[in-house]
Amino acid sequence: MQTNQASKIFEALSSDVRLDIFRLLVRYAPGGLVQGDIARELGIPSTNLSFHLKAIVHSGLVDVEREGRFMRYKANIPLMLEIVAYLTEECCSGNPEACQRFRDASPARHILPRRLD
Amino acid sequence: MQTNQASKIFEALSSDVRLDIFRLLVRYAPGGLVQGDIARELGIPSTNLSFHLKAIVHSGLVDVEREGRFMRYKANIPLMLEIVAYLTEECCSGNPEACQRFRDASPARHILPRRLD
DNA sequence: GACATATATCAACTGATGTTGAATTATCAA
DNA sequence: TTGATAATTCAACATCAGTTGATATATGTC
Repeated sequence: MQTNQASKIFEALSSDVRLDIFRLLVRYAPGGLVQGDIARELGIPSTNLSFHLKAIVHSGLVDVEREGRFMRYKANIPLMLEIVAYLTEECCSGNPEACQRFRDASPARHILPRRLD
Repeated sequence: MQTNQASKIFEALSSDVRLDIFRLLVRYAPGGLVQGDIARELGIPSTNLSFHLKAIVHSGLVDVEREGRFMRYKANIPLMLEIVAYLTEECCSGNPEACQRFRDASPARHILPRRLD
């Protein structure tokens, strides 16, 4: 992963609308959702939804495919995992005890990386 | 974590410059770095660095404290962990096998969440 | 082919972001 | 208190992002 790709991915997650969309698709992975489902679920007008979906797809975080007259969107889970790894890379370099303490103290403990590194 | 706070955090990571800064500070956690160190390490002019540091601090992802005439910046690792949890929450809801497969297939396997939830 | 539905594109506007150089403030050291 | 260094603020500019309504395209159904 390169800084430039990573920052584009974070940019895709930097609007409320797109973050809601992405998290919805994460929940519905691996099957994905059709655009109309997303619109209904989140109450976003179709014009605006098209705009934001295009942005997320462009970042690579979401994939699309046509399905008749519907467009099906699926979260790119492998890329999501990669970017988590990229962000946490070499955390507390040379001080694994400090790093372990951070994880132990987190309320999200149970879903955190085994190591951050 | 609320969508709005989360999207602001991702916005803080959505520029190359800020992402480089943050990852540098993650590496140097928990001690942090002084602004001049960051400037030297990344080659960013001081005016611009001030601008971006202010933005990251405002997001909560980084903390500052004065240290004589220096400003020391430290990555907020607990918040970083929280946002990773937020992003991956309820991944593949109702299909834990699919989720496990994603993790097993990832080249970043060793640093990924135990479960994505 | 004609119609209905799903989605995309376009134009327009508003407001925010990133960068730079010059000037300013704050702190330490002599 | 003077000078040196660290960091911030300011003004100016260029660029880009988000939203909306109107219009266009694509696909399935009759």
